[in-house]
Amino acid sequence: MTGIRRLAQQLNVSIGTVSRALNGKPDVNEETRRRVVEAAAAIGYVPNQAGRSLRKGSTGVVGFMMQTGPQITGEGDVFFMSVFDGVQTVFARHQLDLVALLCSSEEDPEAYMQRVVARGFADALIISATKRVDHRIDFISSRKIPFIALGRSETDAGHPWLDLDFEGMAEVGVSRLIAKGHRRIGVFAPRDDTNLGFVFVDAYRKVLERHGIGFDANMVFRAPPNERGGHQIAHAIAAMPADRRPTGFVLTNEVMCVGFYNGLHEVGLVPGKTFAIIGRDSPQAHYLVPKLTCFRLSLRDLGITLAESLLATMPAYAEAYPLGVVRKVVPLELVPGDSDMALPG
Amino acid sequence: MTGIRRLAQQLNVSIGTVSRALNGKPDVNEETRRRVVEAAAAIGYVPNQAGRSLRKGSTGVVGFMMQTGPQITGEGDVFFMSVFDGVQTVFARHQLDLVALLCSSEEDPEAYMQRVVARGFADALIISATKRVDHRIDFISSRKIPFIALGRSETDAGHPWLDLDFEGMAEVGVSRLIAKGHRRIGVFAPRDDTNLGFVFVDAYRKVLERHGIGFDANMVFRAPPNERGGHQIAHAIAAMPADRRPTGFVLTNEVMCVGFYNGLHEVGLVPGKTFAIIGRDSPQAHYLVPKLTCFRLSLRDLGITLAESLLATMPAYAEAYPLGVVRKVVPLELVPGDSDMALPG
DNA sequence: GTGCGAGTCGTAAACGTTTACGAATCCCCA
DNA sequence: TGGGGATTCGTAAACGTTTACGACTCGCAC
Repeated sequence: MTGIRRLAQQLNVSIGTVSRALNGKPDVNEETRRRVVEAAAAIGYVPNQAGRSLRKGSTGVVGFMMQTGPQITGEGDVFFMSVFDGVQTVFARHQLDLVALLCSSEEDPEAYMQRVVARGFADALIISATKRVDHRIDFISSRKIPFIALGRSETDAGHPWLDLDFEGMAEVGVSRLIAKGHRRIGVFAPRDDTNLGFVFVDAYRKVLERHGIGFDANMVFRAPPNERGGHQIAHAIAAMPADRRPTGFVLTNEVMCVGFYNGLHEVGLVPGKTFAIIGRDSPQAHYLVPKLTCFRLSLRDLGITLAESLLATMPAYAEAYPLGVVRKVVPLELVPGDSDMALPG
Repeated sequence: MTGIRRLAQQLNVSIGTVSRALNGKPDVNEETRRRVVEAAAAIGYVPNQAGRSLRKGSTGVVGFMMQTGPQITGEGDVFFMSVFDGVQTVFARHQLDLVALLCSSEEDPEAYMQRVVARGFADALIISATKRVDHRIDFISSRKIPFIALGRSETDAGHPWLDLDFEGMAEVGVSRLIAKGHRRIGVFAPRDDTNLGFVFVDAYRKVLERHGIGFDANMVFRAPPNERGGHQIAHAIAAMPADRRPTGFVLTNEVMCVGFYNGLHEVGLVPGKTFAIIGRDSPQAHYLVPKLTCFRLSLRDLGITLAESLLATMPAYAEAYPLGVVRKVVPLELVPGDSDMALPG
């Protein structure tokens, strides 16, 4: 005997009434509803997802697409976990569930996405780690399934996205170092084709030009966006002649500064003394000495905004979130520390 | 016009034939199958998941349950991502999909699991971060849904589990330090009720006793299992009188040693010189100086074993994986580095 | 007494797929 | 020629739910 049918029989009502009672439909007696809800809780009945979503044509789940594999994302688990948490507090209000869709490193991300949407696995998607040109965006928007990207891309389907304010970080960070007397200012950028590197380096270049400082490609250091990358760069810098090294750095990655600090220590260069460093806040960076001057944002709030912006594009929820198509950068706050000393002289 | 019906009409065959062709059933003409497969690819038809799983009673997805939230897991994203990757290479052979089920920090994990299984969201589950007594295990095994735990628990439902060989790490690590002349050997353990702390500390105690060294509760350092925790412990140790400090440490967490190294440096104590340290291998720990003597295992292989052990308990796949109920620890290999010097004298 | 609206509930169709069953065709051999 | 097996395919039921529709009761006003 199937779930809802058993419950109905036990209560001597029809399955229609049970369904209506459980789904909060208006045309059911409050006393009946109470009995149904109690009985359902008693036997632990929960509507079968397959039956429900077959009938309704929607699944009640939103997928967050991620790549798995040994390569490091650059944003630690803390990043995603905190964002997830924010997303879920919004979704919980609407009985939506968030699941992470894990695309294995052996599968093509686009093919994977194709499977996911064609199958009707999720009602909407969140994609991250956007590439500079990202075919996933073309595909997903051609399929008319609601989605939002965490990270800009040059592939523009008029779709909603959210991104960190890399321009702002370049603007504030570089200006600050310039004001403190620095002229050779280095930045870190990922070597791969994720979009953020381009955005940030572009903004960096503009700020320099505005201050009449020429752009020098040697001041852009490329390495994998993880702690090891920061460590590598430290050693690369140590290998440069001292008078051609940058005197200050701005980096936007959460964990690279940890490796950078470590690497510098190894070669006898000292953060906040030999070099000024402005980085990104993170739990790992918290205990660095000297205290890192860093950009901070609430990841949970980011998740909340992400969720609300996504709901705004889903017909069933749009009226509750009249935000239109959200495409915006979220600002970060500069938290002064002791790592960005002024240049003596 | 529905998916399969449209395809059938277009090809002038029945929907039954289409379904059989796509599912590799034997009773369909090879020529017909070819036509169907081609046409399906052409219009991008993929069977609707809801319809399919309603009929079949299974979903083809396996859920990996995780908690989200700002708290750090102790195992970085690299840990999970690599394990996922291993799991998926096995699942791919059977058209199974892995998704991460994200239990928000605001929801009770047991209630969440209840929802997931009652809804029929996944065919099987992988649970991690097992508590010493874990009600999820009682519940899930009462529901007869296949699952495996990554991490032992005292809650024993005769269920399959996989765990790291904490006894082995205690045995090998502590013996090694003793052989190198150390007598006051410290270990790190999480403060919370995850199971691994108990297992490891128990084994640690036994090894000491076997070598005639008394157990001293002050040698067990408790802190959150993340980098900050390692950092905290470094400062706690600096605050101890030098002659009562441990002279060597064994720690099983992937990232705590990074914070530990950093913290020690801050207070002028030097890893591999003042203290012998044996830790866990991880990308973050790779560039530590002096090179960390550490326990290593292949996370991808761990994922593969995890997946195969789970399949062994699923009726539909059991015959291909005749492993029985897998309950075992996976060994780690000790990779000598320069951080575990012998005690002079 | 009749009619009407509000409140409550049962009936049955529909969602898209898989699969048991049986029918049709063809080939081969007695 | 007829029968039987193999091959291929169509038909229709089933999976568990939601919801449009209509039926019924009750109270009240006319």
